[in-house]
Amino acid sequence: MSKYPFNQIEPKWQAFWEDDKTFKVTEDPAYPKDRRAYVLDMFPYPSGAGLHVGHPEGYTATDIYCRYLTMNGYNVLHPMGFDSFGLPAENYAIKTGTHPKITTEKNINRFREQIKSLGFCYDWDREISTHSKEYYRWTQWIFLQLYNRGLAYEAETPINWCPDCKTGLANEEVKDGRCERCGSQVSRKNLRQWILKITAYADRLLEDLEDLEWTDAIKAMQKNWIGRSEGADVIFTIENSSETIKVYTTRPDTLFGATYMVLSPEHPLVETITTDEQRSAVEAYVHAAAMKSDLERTDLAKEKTGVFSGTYAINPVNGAKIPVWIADYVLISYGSGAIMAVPAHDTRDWEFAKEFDLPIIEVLEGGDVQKEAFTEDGIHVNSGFLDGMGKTQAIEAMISWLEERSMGEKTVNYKLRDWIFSRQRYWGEPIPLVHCDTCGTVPVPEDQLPLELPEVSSFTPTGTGESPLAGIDTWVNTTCPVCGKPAKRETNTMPQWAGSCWYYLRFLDPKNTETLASQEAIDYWMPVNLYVGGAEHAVLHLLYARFWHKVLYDLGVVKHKEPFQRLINQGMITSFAYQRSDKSLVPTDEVEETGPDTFIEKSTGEPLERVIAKMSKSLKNVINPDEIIRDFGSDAMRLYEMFMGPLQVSKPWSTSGIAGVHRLLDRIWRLAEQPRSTAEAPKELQKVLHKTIKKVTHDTGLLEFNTAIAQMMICVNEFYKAKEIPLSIWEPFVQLIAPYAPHLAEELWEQLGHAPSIAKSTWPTWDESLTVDEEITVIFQVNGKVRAKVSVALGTGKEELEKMALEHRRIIEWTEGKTIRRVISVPDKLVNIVVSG
RNA sequence: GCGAGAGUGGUGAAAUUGGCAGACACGCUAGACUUAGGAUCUAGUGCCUUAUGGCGUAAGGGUUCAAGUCCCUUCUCUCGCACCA
Repeated sequence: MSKYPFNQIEPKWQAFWEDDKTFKVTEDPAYPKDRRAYVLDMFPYPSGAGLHVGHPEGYTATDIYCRYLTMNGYNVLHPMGFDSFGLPAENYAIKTGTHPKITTEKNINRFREQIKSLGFCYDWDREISTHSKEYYRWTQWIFLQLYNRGLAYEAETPINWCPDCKTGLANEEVKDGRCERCGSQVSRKNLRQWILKITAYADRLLEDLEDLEWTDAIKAMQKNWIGRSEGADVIFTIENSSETIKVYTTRPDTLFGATYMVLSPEHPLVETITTDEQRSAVEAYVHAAAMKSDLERTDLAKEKTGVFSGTYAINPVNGAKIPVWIADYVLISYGSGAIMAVPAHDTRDWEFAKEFDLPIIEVLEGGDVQKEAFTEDGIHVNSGFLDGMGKTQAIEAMISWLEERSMGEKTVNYKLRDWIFSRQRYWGEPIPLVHCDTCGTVPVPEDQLPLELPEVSSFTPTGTGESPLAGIDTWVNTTCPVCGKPAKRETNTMPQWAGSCWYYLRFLDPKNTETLASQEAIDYWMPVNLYVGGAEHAVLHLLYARFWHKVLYDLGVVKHKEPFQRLINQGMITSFAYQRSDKSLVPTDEVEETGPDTFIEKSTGEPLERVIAKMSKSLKNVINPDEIIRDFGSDAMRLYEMFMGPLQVSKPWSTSGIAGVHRLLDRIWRLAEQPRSTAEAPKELQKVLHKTIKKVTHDTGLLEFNTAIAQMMICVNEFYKAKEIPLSIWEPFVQLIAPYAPHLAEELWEQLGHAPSIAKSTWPTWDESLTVDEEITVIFQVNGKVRAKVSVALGTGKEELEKMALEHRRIIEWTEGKTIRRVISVPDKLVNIVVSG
């Protein structure tokens, strides 16, 4: 057993920090703006499963960074809270009859305890939970501001419906046609909805990404999700009708090649323009399309289907008569739900034209349009006034031509849809609106907020599209705040994303009863300097929160356009799994290691390959942080998660790896048992210390914790070679490890006779002259191959090095009888001699 | 299909501006020591080779005195989007 008594040290210092309120932070005006830092973790949903090894990864990273900043003289805001409304607690309530508030608060207590057991420097006085009424009062208040600005509207619209969760979902919550949460196939259902007009902010959400310090990957995901495209609306007239069809196209230059049109089956004109001969076929097709789920519609992507409406439209540019088809490859939700089809230059239209034998007319040269669609740039042909032009020029020319004749105009379209904001469930913020027969929809007056979630006897969703709240007559029936007549409350609740849209603001001033956060607190801390969390929120939470923030900006509540200046996504912690030759996976407890990196399945003896997989219950490869902390201590846990590799990449957990960092802590502990002298330290020890201070300072600032830890290991290895470590070396070293292994560092700091806390001590500085070696190794190469290594004084001149190389015995051997063509001499690095013959 | 990222020992990984590939750690091997522990300490450990030496950063090509790093082609994997006109 190791000597290092982490199980005594760690609880001791956690209790100290708690009683001492060591990490309480205030808006101290003595710190100038550039000495304040707001470092935020994505707060967790307090699930029944407790903390996962993935949570401490990001939390440890920010904790180290915050402690480092504090020691460097920053005032650091580092809060933690809980995203505590949501479906899992409610589903559990349905199963067991336990109120979600009870299970949620129990889970929060467990989470808080687990988080505290890792020794993080959160200011717990600022803890918030989104389900508390003091918090959701302001979530509701923000909703009312959105409503008052016309950014929340009610509509009867087909939405994504999850039959298992019995609620509507936002587009962002649907993955591959399935519910992101439970995996059930999502169907479409017509429901009365509250919708937020996020599309009104599409351009700003796109433009303001520019100045953010986020990874290009996340920016790209948001850009793709917003999906801005420039093109033109074109108006087509219909033969023998006064109706017109408006289409959106990004390629107005190909208008001469439009040989047919397509309406989405849901398009309002379908009924009007269908001819009597085609009516039964069209109705059957429209009905069949409505029956298909989104998944089926996309799954059948290879086979294009459609039906002719019987009607013809007139191509505005050349008067050509072209058939109008109905097909479900055109989506009602994008553009105008109708397209002009240019099979020669669009892959989808080409496939459809081949399927139904429609004409393909080439209007850009460069491909063979009978064989496949040509979608690249080329010279226009068969295109009247566009002939001879390239794509860009032709697009402009066509738009002008259309605009002059009022047949179309330049337009911008987005893939982003408005945000379906209501959920037909219980455990969420009630939407603070009242429906009055006389006054219509009326907001609950702000001074009556929070509109509290009532007690219910059954949490079971009705499944009819009404929330369980609809069944509570005493709550639903109210009076209209305007006219005082009987009225009914809105019974939908808000989605889980609502609470997390603005929690970073509440942390600034969590107890304020007058406003969501005081102006002073907002001005003191905002924006968030560093935000760390999982990449799974790349579009959902991060897009929604940015949207709300911009609304608050327009209201004058915040003064920065963006909430999160810098964003880092930590990589996932994966686990090893074992794979049979047929690629099926074997649970870890049925695997035996028979040699280095060779594994067999116990029951069959079949050889297995070790692969990397997500942790999952079924593979029995889930790591429980509580057990790791029990066996190795939280300092070891923190250190290991940071030592595994770069923060941003995903990496597999290996329990033997944690033994390595535990050994480091044990070695440090044993060094501490040495007597400490005040004698001047030998030069070699000074040098290793100063190199370590430099490297750890640099790497910690860049969140490159793995290499900082490696340097501390090198330093400890050097310490073991020395007879003794004088105080002047030991003390700064203890400070260097403080952000990484805070419990051990506090204990050692106390041993050194200092009053706690080391977290408030000043970060050590290094002497640059002690970080460079006077003697360095220079390599001599012949034709780029290393042939000799010599030790020379730092800064030895180019010519001198060259001379040394040419006179070196080994170099002479390699160059003898050959012609020296060239000599490259780089001081402090190398000499390369190029020879031939 | 489109977009983004990645591919380095048995394993996790290092490698400012192109300049000794594999730091540090796990694992393994040998030795020492012992309070037989989840010890500890020391040394070794990319591959081939008897040393000299040769080969090595997914594959192939290029630029360069010099390439893990820059350029081109290809392959594989991960993530995101996916009939968005």
